[in-house]
Amino acid sequence: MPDDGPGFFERVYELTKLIPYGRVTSYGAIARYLGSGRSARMVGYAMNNSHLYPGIPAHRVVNRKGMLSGKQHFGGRDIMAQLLTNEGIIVENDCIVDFDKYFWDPGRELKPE
DNA sequence: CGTCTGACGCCCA
DNA sequence: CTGGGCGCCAGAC
Repeated sequence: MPDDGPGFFERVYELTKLIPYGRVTSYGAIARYLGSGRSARMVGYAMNNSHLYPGIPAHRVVNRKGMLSGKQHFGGRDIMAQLLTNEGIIVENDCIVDFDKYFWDPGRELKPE
């Protein structure tokens, strides 16, 4: 969008909101789609404020290993794991089983144009 | 303006 | 194979 500059965060939120139900993605994948590739940390940092935005399925975003690295920020309990399980995703030991199977690549599934 | 942090990722020992 | 450290980028203080 030719909008001035919504900010890196909003782009993360927009993309995160596009994650389909029952799918998950990684911080790095989002970062790469935004063009920063190595700023995966920023994605996680943005997620920190995601709680200020509605419709941000942050629980569908995990690290590249499929580990619920941010589950701690969901209230202190396994809320994140339960949310994923509720979507049909198997979570064991704070790790998504068959993560690759549920992986949703924004640059591939959400092809440009 | 300078400094630090941060829900990551990859390289190296 | 496992652990530790550095790098990246943008926002908050």
